[in-house]
Amino acid sequence: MAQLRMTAQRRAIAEALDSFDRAFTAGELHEHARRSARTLGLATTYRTLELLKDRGAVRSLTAFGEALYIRCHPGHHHHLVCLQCGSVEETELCAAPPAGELRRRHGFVSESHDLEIYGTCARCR
Amino acid sequence: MAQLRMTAQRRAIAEALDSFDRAFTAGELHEHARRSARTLGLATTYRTLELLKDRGAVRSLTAFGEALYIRCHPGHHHHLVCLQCGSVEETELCAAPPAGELRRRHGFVSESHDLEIYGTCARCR
DNA sequence: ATAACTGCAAACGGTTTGCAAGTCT
DNA sequence: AGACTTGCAAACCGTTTGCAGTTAT
Repeated sequence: MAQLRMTAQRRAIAEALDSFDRAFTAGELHEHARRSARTLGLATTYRTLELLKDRGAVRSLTAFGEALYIRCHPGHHHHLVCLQCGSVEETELCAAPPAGELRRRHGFVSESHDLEIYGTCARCR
Repeated sequence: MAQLRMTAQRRAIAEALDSFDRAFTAGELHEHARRSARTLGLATTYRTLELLKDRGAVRSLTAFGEALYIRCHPGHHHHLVCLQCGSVEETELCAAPPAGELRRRHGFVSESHDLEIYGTCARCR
């Protein structure tokens, strides 16, 4: 795997990342990061998001038209996406059907799963 | 809601739909349906898929690059997607975190959720 | 020194749309 | 007759890529 380097652009993106407490698009991240790196290109933003995804620092939701990105902490977790304000919360609650049950009932060996829960967050209620 | 009409194109698409036992792209469906409706346009295929989605006859997976469509039966269910052969099976097994637990722990009121399970189907093992 | 990174602009590819012609009811 | 549908081609738009120049190590 290639050796990664720290650059002004990546610093700016990492910084911008922290300023979001909700899901964001690549464009929004780009615009925000540009405040500290004026010449930052959109392509670089996409390339960096890809790296962050590989590292598990970010996850993407593709259920809507444009891809939404979410800052992630390590470990298995799912997301509570507020349909009012777009905020995203992580939850360790996970109740995907147990592997044994899937195999018994369907002969299916599960490797991974995606669960996103949509609704209204505490603040918006 | 508009009054729908039965046309040769829609018949062809409905027919093609039945020939898939796996997830398919709009292009694949189009190509297949064209066997009985030679002049069928890709745009019409997309427009019809949209209708089918509204009716719950089809669901779409956007987790991969191109959208994949799945023939669906009514009622709440989730999908077992085989990563080897692309086949999709429905399962009524659903163990999303109970609404009460989500509200207690996160103050979150859930409206809906998406769960897709990826792995290997019985036939591919 | 040199492999990694960047910006730019063009290319890409799936999906959507406008419109004039055709078709179900 | 009149609303609904269709095919075509162009437009769309988010994302990716090629490349020549720049920068971190």
